[in-house]
Amino acid sequence: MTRSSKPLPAASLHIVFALLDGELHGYALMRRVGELSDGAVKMGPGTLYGTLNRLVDDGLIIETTDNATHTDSERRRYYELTPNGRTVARAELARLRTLVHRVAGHLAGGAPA
Amino acid sequence: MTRSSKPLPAASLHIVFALLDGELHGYALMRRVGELSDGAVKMGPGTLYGTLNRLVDDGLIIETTDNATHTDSERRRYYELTPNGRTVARAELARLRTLVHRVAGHLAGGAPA
DNA sequence: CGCTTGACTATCGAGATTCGATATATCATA
DNA sequence: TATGATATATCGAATCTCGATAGTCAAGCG
Repeated sequence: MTRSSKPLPAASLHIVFALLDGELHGYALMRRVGELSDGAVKMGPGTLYGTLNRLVDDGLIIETTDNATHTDSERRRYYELTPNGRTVARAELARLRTLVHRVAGHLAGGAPA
Repeated sequence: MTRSSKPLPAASLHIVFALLDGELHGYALMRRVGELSDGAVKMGPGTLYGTLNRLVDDGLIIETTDNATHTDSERRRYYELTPNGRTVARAELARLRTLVHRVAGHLAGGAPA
């Protein structure tokens, strides 16, 4: 269904953001998501793996079968953004940026005295 | 129960942000939330009124009985942030700001070619 | 007047999303 | 060999969101 053009749910959002840097496997993703928010967001496995599958279904990420880069422990499953996923991630970033700026502006110019 | 210290759900987040400017009634809130995000976020009444009640229960907003300011049509119910609500709103803003900056940084310095 | 339209609050149920607990297996290391 | 970190996965309950629906009130209009 490719999901229309509404804001991504929180977990999806954090995952695509974390993947902007390059491919990662699930467990690393959990850590990264925490890091990106100074520990404010803690994603457990229940949220992670379900969301990961949804993102794959929606065509925003794919599992890389890129066994050249990471030959080591084959337990790991790596994911990376699709071109469309990257586009969506950037759009979401822009949306948040706008929101932050606008709200911050209201804070400043609210009630001068 | 005052809800611990996790990120606010999306709807709550947008509402407290919209209220940083001053009190508003429900219907105006719907419009404002749309404006703050350039129409990217559309909050219908189903989401709005439920969330409003939850925010009141959690002590982040209160209904103003401030009938000095708006004597007109008394159908409207105005809400404003509590001191705690304001604190939470600012904290959430800071959280998003950090996230945006950090992710934007990764975008820039990611893969030069 | 009778009708419609927009402002406004409200609720319900379905669906989507998130959480926490639990399970299982591998590997390092003490 | 026990312990703890790594790693993936699933389940059920709780939470959150959405869209439709409903009702009231006020204003505008033919």
